[in-house]
Amino acid sequence: MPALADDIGFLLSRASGLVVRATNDSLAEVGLRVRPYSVLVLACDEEGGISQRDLAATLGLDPSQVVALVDELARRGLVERTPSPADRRTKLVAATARGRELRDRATELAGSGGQQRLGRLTPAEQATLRDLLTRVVDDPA
Amino acid sequence: MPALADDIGFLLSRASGLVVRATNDSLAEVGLRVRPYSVLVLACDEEGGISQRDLAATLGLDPSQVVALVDELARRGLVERTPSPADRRTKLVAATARGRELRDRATELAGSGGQQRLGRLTPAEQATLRDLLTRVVDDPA
DNA sequence: CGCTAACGTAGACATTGTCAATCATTGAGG
DNA sequence: CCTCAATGATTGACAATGTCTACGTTAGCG
Repeated sequence: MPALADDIGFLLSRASGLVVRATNDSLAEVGLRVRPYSVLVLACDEEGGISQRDLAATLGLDPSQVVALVDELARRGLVERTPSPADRRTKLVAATARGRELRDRATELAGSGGQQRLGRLTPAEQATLRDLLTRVVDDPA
Repeated sequence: MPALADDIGFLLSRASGLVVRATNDSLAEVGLRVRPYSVLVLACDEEGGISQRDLAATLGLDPSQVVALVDELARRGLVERTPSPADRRTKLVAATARGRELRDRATELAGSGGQQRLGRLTPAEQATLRDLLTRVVDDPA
């Protein structure tokens, strides 16, 4: 009979919870949580902006969740919604200058927060973990 | 600038979400979700029953969350709450015969559900992942 | 005995997960 | 051209989860 403490699903859930909590605590300084922070990062990375549909797909969220996240970031002036020139249904979410500034600071904070737990692993081990998780997450393609 | 897709915290969160969802789907057949299933497993594993405090600590939950989980499992006759003989504040949660039966079936289902994603890794890789996650999760001790 | 701490519980509240329904727009086929 | 099915964004509803505060009961200690 398998012990719960050896179940990879359980361990994933626990580890995720711990790291996310620590990261949320670190990000509190800039008034962000992991979720909105992730949206901001993606909005920064795509020069012309990223569609909400792509945001949802990348983050594994329901499109309806993205609406509120972008609303809040837009309200704070960190991102802007602009209609796509190619498809008027699509709205491109792009970071503002203020958004990019905050992202830099937030990325530092998030990094140190995450390392509170992940720092127990050597860089090589972290690389291994990253590779394994990437394969678990990647599209069935 | 680190890409979100390479952030271990993000990958953990995504992987956890995917595996938990798949497991929930598998467990639906027996009317359980991951959370109550975990409580049931722990109640089965400890012969004399496990205190709600220990349940909370092991699962990383707030004690107040455990109350509702145990309430529901007890309502379905899968576990029983008995006052600890040693400490009348403590209530020991133990699985009933029906609870143990269901646990066996549920463990099969949960296992196959989790492997939908984790099956992409070889058994050796899964062992590596388990070890790494265990170290991330373990007490600071 | 009198205090402080621990356990379980209740309640409040924000965040997250999941769905169904709607509106505007697009792209494809007749 | 003109339907029409499909797509992107949005809303609303509701369950599940995370987080905190407060309270009653009981232990353990000085």
